[in-house]
Amino acid sequence: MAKPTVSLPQGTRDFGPDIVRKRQYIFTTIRTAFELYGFQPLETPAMENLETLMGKYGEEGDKLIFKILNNGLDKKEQLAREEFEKILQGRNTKAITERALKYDLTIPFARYVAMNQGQLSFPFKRYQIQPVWRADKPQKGRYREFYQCDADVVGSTSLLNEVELATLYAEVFNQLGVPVDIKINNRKILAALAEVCGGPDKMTAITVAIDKLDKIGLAKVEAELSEKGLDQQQVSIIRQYLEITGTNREKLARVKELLGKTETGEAGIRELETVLDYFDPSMQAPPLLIDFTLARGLNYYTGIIFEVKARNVQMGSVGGGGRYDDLTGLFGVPGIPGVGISFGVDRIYDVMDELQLFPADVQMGSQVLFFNLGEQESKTAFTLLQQLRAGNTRAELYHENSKFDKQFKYAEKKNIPYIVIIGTKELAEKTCVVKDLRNGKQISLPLEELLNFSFL
RNA sequence: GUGGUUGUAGCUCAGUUGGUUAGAGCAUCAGAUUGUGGUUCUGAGGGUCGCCGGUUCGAACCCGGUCAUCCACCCCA
Repeated sequence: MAKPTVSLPQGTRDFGPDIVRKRQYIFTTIRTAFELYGFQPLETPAMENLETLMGKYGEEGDKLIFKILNNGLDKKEQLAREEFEKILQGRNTKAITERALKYDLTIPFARYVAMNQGQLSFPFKRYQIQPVWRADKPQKGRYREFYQCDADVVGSTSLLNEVELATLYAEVFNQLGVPVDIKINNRKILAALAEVCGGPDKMTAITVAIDKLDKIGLAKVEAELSEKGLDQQQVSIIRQYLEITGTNREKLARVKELLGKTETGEAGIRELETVLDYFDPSMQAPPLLIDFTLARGLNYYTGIIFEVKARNVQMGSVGGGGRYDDLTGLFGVPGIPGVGISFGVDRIYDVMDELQLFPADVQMGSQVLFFNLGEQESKTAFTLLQQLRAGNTRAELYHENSKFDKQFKYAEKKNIPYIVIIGTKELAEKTCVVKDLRNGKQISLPLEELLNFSFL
């Protein structure tokens, strides 16, 4: 057999039957929860106009957008050569590329809302489960094609939405049995911190630095801040901010002392209090934890922000989201605020696989296999097969009259729990043998009773 | 984008200082076994040693390049 030298683009994967089953289990759990909370489905194209995406994810984000080469460049060779100079200088030009693969689901959703605002009734709650693409260098938990599952509410400033989304996170991870911490913070508190420590223009530098706290430690964070031009007193305030520990209540009390005097700080704290107040404490796991170092990169967030981290496993966040005041403003429709969360299915899969959290029955395809033991025998089996299928039992008939050995092994490999044997003897007696492969027990049944048998 | 790791059968991996015909386990297929699988035994198939080039009488092994992989940084789901 000659070995074909085919391959897959970097960072993309095929999913075989068993993997698809496990992924579908995650998708179904999330989709069901979305529906349960009153969100409506939406799908948008794989590609968007490049200008819809550019500039929305920060400078780094722009570099990670997959751009699509225009068709027909060979017909305008001269123009293409000239315009390509711009690409070499790091600029984009419509003459070379005017479309790109979508980078996340939030911006295309904002584009959709801006285009359809007249038709939508607000608040509009939508969920979206689709792949997105990023030209990142692949590594653990990072792929170039991966699925996001987003739920967003637009057209409402009510904090009840944040509460619902936090609860949605808790519900889904609870159902999947994945141990996580749901971290929560508020961009307003970070803004207040920046106000007190060098002004709003320092906010990005500050958030970038404190975001690294658990990775590089307090000393290096302080060094980085000094380097960015903060004086001793400002660095000291940030140290006090980062050293806040304790329960959510204790943290809020401490941060109130530190930043409660500023208007934005006060508002941010009050919002956090409200959300924590509503969040059902009887839902024990997973907890909603204040994390003042949480910053989140996407620069359109303005209020409460979320991030979900899996416990006991080294993996980036498995979910993230937050409030944005004016996303559609980028598309010429101001005044529509929103808040949303996202689930990273591929990472959730990796975590569940590593911690072996998939239920065993996720793998079950067919429930029953009819053995094929001859022409007359298989005709009888086929009739019964169709009747079982009509009753919603997943069933199949072995494709040819082979030795028992082969038919058994087929069932075993496909993880089919039951087999039905109809041979010459059974045919004559109008019975069949039902065997449970999991425990090796078998019983003989009259044919007509097979339809009432529960193949579980 | 920067740095590192690994690449040998379908899978997991051996392979001596460079030396005849590149091995093992698992998996697959066939037989022992024509109505009872999982255990066991016997046998078989399966390789351009990632790819291209170089050094050498001779390369899986040394060198260069390239591609892919995994990992870290940056950033993120």
